[in-house]
Amino acid sequence: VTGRAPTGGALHRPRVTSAIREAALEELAAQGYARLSMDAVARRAGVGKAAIYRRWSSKLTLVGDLISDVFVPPGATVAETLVGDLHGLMTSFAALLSTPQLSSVMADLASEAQRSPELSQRIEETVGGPYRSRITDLVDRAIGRGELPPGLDREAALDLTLSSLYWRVVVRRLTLKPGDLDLFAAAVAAGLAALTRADAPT
Amino acid sequence: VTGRAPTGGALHRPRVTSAIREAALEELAAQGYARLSMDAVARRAGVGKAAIYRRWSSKLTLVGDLISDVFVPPGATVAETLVGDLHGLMTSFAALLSTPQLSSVMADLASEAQRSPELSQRIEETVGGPYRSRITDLVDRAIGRGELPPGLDREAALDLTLSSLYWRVVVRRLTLKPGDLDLFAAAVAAGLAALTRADAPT
Amino acid sequence: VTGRAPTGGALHRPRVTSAIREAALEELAAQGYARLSMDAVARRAGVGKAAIYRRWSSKLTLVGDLISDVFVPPGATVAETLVGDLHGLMTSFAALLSTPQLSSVMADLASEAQRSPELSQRIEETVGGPYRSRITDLVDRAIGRGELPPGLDREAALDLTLSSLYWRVVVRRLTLKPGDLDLFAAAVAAGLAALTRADAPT
Amino acid sequence: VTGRAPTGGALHRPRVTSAIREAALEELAAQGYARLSMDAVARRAGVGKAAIYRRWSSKLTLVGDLISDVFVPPGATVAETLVGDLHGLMTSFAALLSTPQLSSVMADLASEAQRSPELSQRIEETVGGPYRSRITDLVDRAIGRGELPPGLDREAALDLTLSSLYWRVVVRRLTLKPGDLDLFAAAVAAGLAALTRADAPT
DNA sequence: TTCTAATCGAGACGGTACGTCCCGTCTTGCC
DNA sequence: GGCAAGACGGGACGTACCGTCTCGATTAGAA
Repeated sequence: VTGRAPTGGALHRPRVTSAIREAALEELAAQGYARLSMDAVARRAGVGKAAIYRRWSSKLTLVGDLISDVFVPPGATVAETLVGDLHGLMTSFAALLSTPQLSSVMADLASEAQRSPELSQRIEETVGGPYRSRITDLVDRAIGRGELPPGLDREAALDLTLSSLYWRVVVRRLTLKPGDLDLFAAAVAAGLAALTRADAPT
Repeated sequence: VTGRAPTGGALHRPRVTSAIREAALEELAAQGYARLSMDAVARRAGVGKAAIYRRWSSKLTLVGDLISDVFVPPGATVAETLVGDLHGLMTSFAALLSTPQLSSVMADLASEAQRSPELSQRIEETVGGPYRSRITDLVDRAIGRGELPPGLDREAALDLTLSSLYWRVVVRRLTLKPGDLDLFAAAVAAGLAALTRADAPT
Repeated sequence: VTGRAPTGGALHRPRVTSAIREAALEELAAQGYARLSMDAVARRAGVGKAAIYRRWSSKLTLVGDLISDVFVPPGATVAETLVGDLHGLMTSFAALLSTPQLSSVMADLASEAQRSPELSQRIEETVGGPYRSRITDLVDRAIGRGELPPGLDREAALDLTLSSLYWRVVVRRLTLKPGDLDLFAAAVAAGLAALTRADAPT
Repeated sequence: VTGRAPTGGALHRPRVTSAIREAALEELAAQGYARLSMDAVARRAGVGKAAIYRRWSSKLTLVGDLISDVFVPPGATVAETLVGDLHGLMTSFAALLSTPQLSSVMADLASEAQRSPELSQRIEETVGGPYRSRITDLVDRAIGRGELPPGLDREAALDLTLSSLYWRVVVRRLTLKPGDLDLFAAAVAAGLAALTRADAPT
């Protein structure tokens, strides 16, 4: 009306945000991605649907955000041996796969990510990237130590390292028992050592 | 009007059944499981929706059935070496992952199977079982030949053998290049050889 | 699938249609147009919302239809005098204004019709037209009998004839008492007789 | 800190009040009552929604207020003849009906007033009352002059006098042409003269 | 001048209704 | 009985307003 300076409006209220996040995580764990309903989240959080859509443009981005929230990136590789580094990284990944809210959702996410570049990129940035760079570090250090051949196929190494754990937990839906990580770490170390293309220079 | 005896009704007409199967596969490949709509399948098949539900109790069981339909079980392991057997089995699995209608649906199925014991069992019977028994065969033969230690952890072997391919294709959504199978077969063979628990008898 | 002849699909089920109509009339009378909610109609009728929208494209067309439904067109003018004809027509209009379900909705409709050509036309066809042609008949017959001057302004006659009743019932929200129709009929007859433009031929 | 008495804060700022009024009138004319959105008014006025609700308790009371604002009450009846007085009053009413911001809102208000005693009373006080007392004056003066019978039904006179104009403009949504007021004034004068109950004393 | 309290713009909030879409079932009339 | 067509009840979707509430940042009137 007058020449008053604009003072800025309201921000999203943190208590509401966290109420939604909490409710969504509970619904997600209970129903899975496909059966998760925004109405149910709103109801459980005691919140209007609009409050959710003001923060996340869709079910997908909401769930995408929950992951970053719960996810703890793997620590740096610091052991003195390849097997030690592998064991550390796999421990971190196994913890991720076993997070109660996430274990039942990993497969849902892999499924949805196929059709949502947005979600796909989100997961890549949050989860995929950090793990990939740890694997690369770990391989480089092992090559430096002479534990792995310099000609190792780095792309294949990315597929070999964590896939057995994923298969056990997500695809076969079994649990990891004590000692399994030792076993897998040893096997992956041996596998990596063999991961050189026949035609590659030694 | 006459005293004619009731003669019983018709059976499901085969042409209708196969029209539905065809249409469903096309929709599945194009839309994925989540976005596949039964109305669309019926429309594409030129069929009433009731005709579908007369044959399958839900979207899930329909799709579950399509897999058995398309799926070709892996042949017996016949090579003279562990690497040879592995290469054969992985070739078969890679073909499965690359079936145009299935590649984009694998993750959807893994996701849905979590919450549907019916679907889960179906996949287990059709896909999981055959592959598992091939892996067991292959390991046994290799142990017999002395290529693998007798104390090898068979459960872990099931996780190690095909998971790298799955990770590459389904999780990372990349393609397999020529030579990759050789690489993975060699690595998995080396990994299997290391798959013995420290406390197990040699 | 085959060359089977198309047999045509399902039609709207009459019981559902009438359940909706009934529920809508009740809601309309209770809440008025603006506060009438499609969800409430569906709930009261024991019907899915889609069943409503399959029949009517909007709240507006639904309500528009209810009017035609309830409305009974005025009978032909058959009395031997102008006052007699007027009394007959006004009786019919008074009955319309007093229909329990409609009395409280007339104003709503006048309001909505302003912004909806569709509804406007609907009301015109169903209600306005019939009344207008009765007024024209009535005026013509009175002119024939010598009760009204030939130069009478027909357009103004349309405004004069029923407006007092509308004003009493809809605008002032009062009721008609016995004898009121006699009074208004006499006054309108006298008014019509005076409805000649100064510059018109006698 | 000190025992100082509270001193009170600011009052509603006049510039804000008038900015809202202006914006609301524009929105009202453009959208009508039903489609008028408080958010839009606030936006157009460059004002927070709270500033509106601090002054008016609802959309309805805001709009009710706008009418008093725009409305100019009819002048006293001063002509020497019934037709002259009628013509004066009808001219004023015709002007009201043709006020650009109001013409399209009259029907909306009649509709809303049904369900809002608050709005109903507001309109009665501002518009209905003044017009009703002018009509009563006018009738009394005409009876005094001998132009109308003393036994005239005053209640019916209120319905007869202005209803034709309302019908033409609001119900039929047509415009008044020059000469129409002369025509209606003459007809209403004749009608009023006939507005005596048969059983009433002369 | 200083204090103080209501007002201000902005917009988030809980809630209700909108009109659309799909699921799995039901209904109709032909074959 | 099976069949094509498609209506059905139910329930979730994402959007638009309502009238209220929350946030700092102005205003002024009273001391």
